[in-house]
Amino acid sequence: MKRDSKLSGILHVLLHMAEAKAPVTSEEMAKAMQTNPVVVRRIMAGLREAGFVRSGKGHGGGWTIARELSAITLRDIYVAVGSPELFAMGNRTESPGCIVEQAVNAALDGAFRDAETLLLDRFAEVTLADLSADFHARMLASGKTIDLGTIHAA
Amino acid sequence: MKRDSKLSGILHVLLHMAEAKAPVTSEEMAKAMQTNPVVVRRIMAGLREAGFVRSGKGHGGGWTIARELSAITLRDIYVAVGSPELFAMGNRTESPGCIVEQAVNAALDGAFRDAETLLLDRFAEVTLADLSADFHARMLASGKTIDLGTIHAA
DNA sequence: CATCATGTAACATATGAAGTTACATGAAAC
DNA sequence: GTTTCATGTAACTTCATATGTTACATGATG
Repeated sequence: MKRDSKLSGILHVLLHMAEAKAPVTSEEMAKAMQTNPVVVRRIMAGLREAGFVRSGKGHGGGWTIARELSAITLRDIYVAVGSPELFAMGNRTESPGCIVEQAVNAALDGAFRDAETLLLDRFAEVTLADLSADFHARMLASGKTIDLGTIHAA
Repeated sequence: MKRDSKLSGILHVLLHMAEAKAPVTSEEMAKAMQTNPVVVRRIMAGLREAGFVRSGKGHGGGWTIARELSAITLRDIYVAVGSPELFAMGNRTESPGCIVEQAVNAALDGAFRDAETLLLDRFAEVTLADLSADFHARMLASGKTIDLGTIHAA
């Protein structure tokens, strides 16, 4: 299965936006993430609807973060991008007539449900401000500075 | 992403094998699971190598379980089928040069690692005997009996 | 009103799980 | 011993879907 990287990608972009003073365009973000502007807009659309970012058209347009970083958790973002499937495995048949398969599904479902709860709880504990702080700590430790345009230069 | 159903499928088949007195052929299993005999053999191969099942060729051949059901955990089976990827999401880039992305990956990786541990621990707690007992309880509750050939009749 | 940027539909590509075909190997029945 | 049945496995096809791309409409700024 191909793994979904929406969450990873959008977090990356959001932290870069947090560093920027001015709005960041889809094109700049796309270059940074080595992907396509449309892909960026597609992912950002969910965040805009949820009110976490704003977009502006025309000259000087682009994307800006609409809330305090400390008021946005990873879980918020996960939900805003559509709560994508977390697990790569599932039941062969969701509503099996076979009683054997029902027993199998029940056992697996229980474990996966608990894991999902754990994961979402963990996501809820981490804010963008936390990630930003971690990033700044890493930057200090490495002695490097960062800039969207240069670090991701094409 | 298409979800992997090897684990679910193989558990189903194993429990049916546990009910059968004689060896079960790949073809019978495939019919029961509405799939192809080769797919079944492919999955079972891992279990055979791990020593959980035996296969026999020719007349009267087929598959049998080689151990006590209580000595086989879901985790054993998960590992035997190749420890398939558990999660449907991953990092956009595994070894990013960008420090921002490193911070993002670190946060996500931590959560996913914990969820994986939880999941595998849960798998390790459940044996095939447990699943079989659950199945028998369900069968009693429903008043139905079960038979590989009839319940899954083509 | 020319330019820039988003919004979005429609289509293309790539990846990987699952399904299929084909044939070799080996065991049991006769 | 040869026919039949079943596994073993490589090679190929199909299918789902995440991601990438093209094309064009909409609206804002200078």
